[in-house]
Amino acid sequence: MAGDPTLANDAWEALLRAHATLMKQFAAEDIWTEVSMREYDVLYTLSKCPEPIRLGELHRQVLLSQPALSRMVDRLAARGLVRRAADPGDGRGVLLSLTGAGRARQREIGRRHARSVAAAMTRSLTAGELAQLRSLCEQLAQRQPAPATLTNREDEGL
Amino acid sequence: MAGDPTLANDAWEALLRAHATLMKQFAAEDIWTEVSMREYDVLYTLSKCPEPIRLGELHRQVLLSQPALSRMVDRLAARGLVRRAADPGDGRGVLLSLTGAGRARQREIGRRHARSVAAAMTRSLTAGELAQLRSLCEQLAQRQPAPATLTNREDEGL
DNA sequence: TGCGAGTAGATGCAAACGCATAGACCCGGT
DNA sequence: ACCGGGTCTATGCGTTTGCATCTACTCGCA
Repeated sequence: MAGDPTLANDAWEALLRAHATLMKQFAAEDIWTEVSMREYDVLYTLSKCPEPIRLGELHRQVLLSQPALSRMVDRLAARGLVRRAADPGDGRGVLLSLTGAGRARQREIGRRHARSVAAAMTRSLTAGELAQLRSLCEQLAQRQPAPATLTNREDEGL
Repeated sequence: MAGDPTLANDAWEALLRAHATLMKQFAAEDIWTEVSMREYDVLYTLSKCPEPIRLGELHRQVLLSQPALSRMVDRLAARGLVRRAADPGDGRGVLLSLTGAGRARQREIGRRHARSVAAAMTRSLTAGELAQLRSLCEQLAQRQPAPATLTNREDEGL
């Protein structure tokens, strides 16, 4: 194993640069007037959930602090795009889902955004390379330790 | 060409997820007490420049709005980590570089951060896969259109 | 030389963020 | 039934962000 640390760092840096470059490009599209990119991220994540999910679960999938996410959901709910419901099984929890309007918005924006994404990705990579990239990124994301909570610390010997 | 749009979007989503997952993991390291991750991004970018660069140039490499970057540089300069100098060739421009303290800080943090990065990357990918990932991401970042200014719009037929 | 269009960076201001922490609720042991 | 520790979401507060705009400077051309 071991592996070359420099190679690992170069690979991460390349991923970071690719991410930044494409994000800037997508941000420049004029489709973010009603819903910001970060808000779309939330709507998109919710759109892929067959059933309502907890705020904490959403938090695990979105790069935002828990309080920031909580307030963003507030705003989205106030705008009628997201529905908050009490979790019947857990009084602390909140179950989130898209409203009809939210789903419609997500689809509308997603359709246009997907075009830009496809254009940018296929501009530089072949189908085979895209499949490779997808596979590598999936491995990278999946084979990571679950974020440490206070209960599963025992895994680390605490 | 054409290519499968779904594949392209899946690849982008996988990259996005890998980015978010690893960013969260790195953010959890307790090395960001003096310099935030975003600030480190700026210090790191400057550290790779053999000579001072313009704010605008820095802006092209960092995922931040120009005003936000301008103010962040303010703060870093106030803390003695970055040096701002007038561009002798262009009265509007500002030339940025790391101070000795800035370079030292960057190296110190970078050394520790690089360990986490290497650990996370080699945990899920082999050396060959890392090289592939790096190559694919480099292609992705490099083969993108330069951001449209008001002068090179002619390229698009305007 | 002087003028108008264009570019680089800074600033006013409201919105959004992260950190720390509070409040509500769950759960196991007594 | 209660209590203590843990978990989930919300809120207070200072900081940072983005958008719009402003100022200062450059450049090409009359």
